[in-house]
Amino acid sequence: MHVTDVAGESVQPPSLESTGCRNVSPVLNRVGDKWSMLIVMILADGPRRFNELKRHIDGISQRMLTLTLRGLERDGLVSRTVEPSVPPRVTYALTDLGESLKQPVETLGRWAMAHIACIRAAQQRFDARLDGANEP
Amino acid sequence: MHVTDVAGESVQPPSLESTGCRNVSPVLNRVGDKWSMLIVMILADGPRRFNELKRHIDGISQRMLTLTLRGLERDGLVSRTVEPSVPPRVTYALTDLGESLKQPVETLGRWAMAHIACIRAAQQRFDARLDGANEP
DNA sequence: CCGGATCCTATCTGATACTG
DNA sequence: CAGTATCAGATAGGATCCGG
Repeated sequence: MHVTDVAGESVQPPSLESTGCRNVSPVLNRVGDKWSMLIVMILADGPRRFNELKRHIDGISQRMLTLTLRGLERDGLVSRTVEPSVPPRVTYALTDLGESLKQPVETLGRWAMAHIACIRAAQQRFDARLDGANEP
Repeated sequence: MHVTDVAGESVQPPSLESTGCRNVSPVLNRVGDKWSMLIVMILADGPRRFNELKRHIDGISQRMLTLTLRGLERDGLVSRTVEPSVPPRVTYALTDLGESLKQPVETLGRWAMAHIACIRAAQQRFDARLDGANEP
């Protein structure tokens, strides 16, 4: 994919430090919310319909699924296709941009799953230290 | 670094699909919040003191910096070192676990910076379509 | 310098009910 | 089936004052 931006400025990643941090924030606010990443992960496996997604995520409310999908659509990460039939059939899929996000998301997802145990352990150590301090 | 979990279970990433999604969520809620990832990115460059971080992030309130650092510390991603001097000198650094997060975070960070323009463009197209529909 | 405590607001989320 | 609308509770976030 040939990524140039709208105004014609070349899009070259500067050092992650200094310059970039303020650009990363807004993206994180989308991708980093409660559901977006999960949806991207599921859609990475192929297009899904609304209720397929709902069933697959389990815990998400209809409202939040709609809202999150709208957000992802707005950001150009997900496409929404309506087949004008009865009953209506709406299919969601990753766009090219969304596909390009698969790799980073997978990287983070694998890290998360590989280290979730370490994290929980650290949390328990931390909480135990606090309890010990409060009730000696 | 040799990452095995506490209980001695081997930590092998299952397929990102099915099994993993519910494990990823909690991790995302930490790493995916408004500031954690930014802090990890900065700390990736080396240890920093409290106000160094505050100055570097610019936009974060004292409160949120404290809270976020506590959270990261609780998760075992960041270490907090107090030098008992006057004035006090508190240094934050990535732990080994935190270091292991550097790579995934950088991957996502680079993606974010490389595609921020595409995203903003998509948002404007989306919003424009809505305006056109509401005010013909 | 570091950060705890408090107050107050904006936003997010879920439950529920209703529509094409 | 795939939404929209509305309401109420939870949570995040900022501003400010205070203390070690």
